[in-house]
Amino acid sequence: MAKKYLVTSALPYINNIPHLGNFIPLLRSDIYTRILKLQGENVLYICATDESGTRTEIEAEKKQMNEEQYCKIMHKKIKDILDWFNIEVDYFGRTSSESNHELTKEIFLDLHKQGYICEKEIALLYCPNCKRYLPDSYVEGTCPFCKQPGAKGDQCDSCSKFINPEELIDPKCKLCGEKPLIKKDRHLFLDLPKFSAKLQKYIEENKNFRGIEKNLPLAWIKDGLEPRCISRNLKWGVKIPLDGYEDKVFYVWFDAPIGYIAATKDYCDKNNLNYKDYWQNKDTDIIHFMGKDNVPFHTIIWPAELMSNKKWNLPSRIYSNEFLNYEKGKFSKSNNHGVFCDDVLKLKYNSDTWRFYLSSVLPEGKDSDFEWHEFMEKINNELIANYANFAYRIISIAKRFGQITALDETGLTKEEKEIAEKIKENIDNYFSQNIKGNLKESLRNALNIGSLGNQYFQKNKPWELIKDESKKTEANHVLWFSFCILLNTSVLLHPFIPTKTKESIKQIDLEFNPNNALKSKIPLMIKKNIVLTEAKPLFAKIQDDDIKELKKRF
RNA sequence: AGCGAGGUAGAGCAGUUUGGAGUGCUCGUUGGGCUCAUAACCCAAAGGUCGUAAGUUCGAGUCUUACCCUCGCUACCA
Repeated sequence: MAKKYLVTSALPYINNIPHLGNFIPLLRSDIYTRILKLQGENVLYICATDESGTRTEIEAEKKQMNEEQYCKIMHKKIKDILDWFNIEVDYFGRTSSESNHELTKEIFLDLHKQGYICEKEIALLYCPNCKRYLPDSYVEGTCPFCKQPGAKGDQCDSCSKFINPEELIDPKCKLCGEKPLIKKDRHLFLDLPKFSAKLQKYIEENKNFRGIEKNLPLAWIKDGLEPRCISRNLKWGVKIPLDGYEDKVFYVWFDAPIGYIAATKDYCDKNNLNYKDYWQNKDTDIIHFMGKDNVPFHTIIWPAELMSNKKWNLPSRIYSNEFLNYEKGKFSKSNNHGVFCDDVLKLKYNSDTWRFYLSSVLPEGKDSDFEWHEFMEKINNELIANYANFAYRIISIAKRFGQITALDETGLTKEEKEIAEKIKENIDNYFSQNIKGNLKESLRNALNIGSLGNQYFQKNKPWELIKDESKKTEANHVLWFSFCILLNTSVLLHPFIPTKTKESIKQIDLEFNPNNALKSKIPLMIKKNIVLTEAKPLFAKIQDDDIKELKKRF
């Protein structure tokens, strides 16, 4: 069977409207997938909302809804954001789906059968007023070390020491203020130490794991893994199929990654495909995108779950990103700091403008910042100056010239052959950087071709050629080749700015198939006569005053 | 505190695997040229203690050690 790719992005949490930082893995996986598609690869892009957890129950209760109603509304909100940004996910599922419940139970029972699940009695905080078990962070009190109030059950914000919640002075339930009790209860644990050797082998042998994706899990393994609690005292979630656990559900991080499989299954069921061709067929590469905070889950817990049964494919590649901060601070809804995705939808810039800027500051090597000033500079000085202006200036001249007859590459000049060679180099590099997860570099390669186009155009002065009747053939030649460079730039930029590149290609009445445009011979040469349709500038420049206002507002 | 990642001109990066002159890229800044365009392009220039210190070496951005700073994780936030 032919090679396939299954790409996922870390599941957005149902209780949060993603901010631009949360949005990064979604954007990276979308671009990555689109680039693979340009190469003609068979790739499926899967995502879902992660709907489990204590917070879902609490948020639903606050809104006086049941969890199902609440999650449905939030799922739609998040899906609308993805659609607005043109995140072309093949299937956007939900971890509350029937398929996820079934698969989670199946994987759990496989683990249980093989002795990978153990039981322990643990002490938990319980609020008698809310009638609810409380995660440590839902309990507040005075720090036993620094005596400051407002310390959470797991860590003090003032002195940043770790706290055993039982030692917290004057503990209060964060929801109602009542003093929580300590109750003992039996819980299920994934016996991670039993996986140590297998996990170590898996990570060490996978040549694609580098940096944090490799060193972090190896460091954890070296220090000794501990069993991880996978059950919670909640009602909403996947019920545990084991006697004595009827009142509990699985921990979010147990069922969330299984959501990748479940969403694939739901997609396949609707499209007459078999999800096992992706998840149990060794010709498929499983590829995960996520923020760096998520690496332990995807490199330790998730592979361990998949090891419940020899047939599951383990992740082939893991791409984690650092964090995008906002104007040198953290994004925070409660502090009204930063732009959230629902804000973006209301502002006047189109999705490609946002996609371009975010692509150019992707935090791939280290944390980066969203800065309004830089937003304006990148759009005006790179996107517009390099690409949109190039498109517009060729079209302006071509309009005056008339129809452009297509030529073929046998008539290329030495200069043009050299440019074609450089374009090819950039395209090769564009693909190899993408596979390495350096999408910012791929973008750079696309823009390099735009620069080559501007240089060529400048040097050959078609605006002068068209004025001279005796140089019509030469003018046609230069304009045709300029359009060829533009086409290559548009195609390479398409994964980053899908709407406007399509528009640009349409302005010169060409066909474009994003699913295999670069599968055959590169660079692309235009083989039909060029007819200009109505051509407007692709992007509007961003004004300094607008930026100042936005900086104040967010 | 422990573990992991990062620290390279004003900004953002590459270069570190396998040591060879501060090498390169994008943007910005300054001066000049050119002008079809939301202007690009060409020429020239300014701008660096490669986080700090010590060490290995004929030679260190690259290797070793210690320290400083930023971020993440530390297992019941997700």
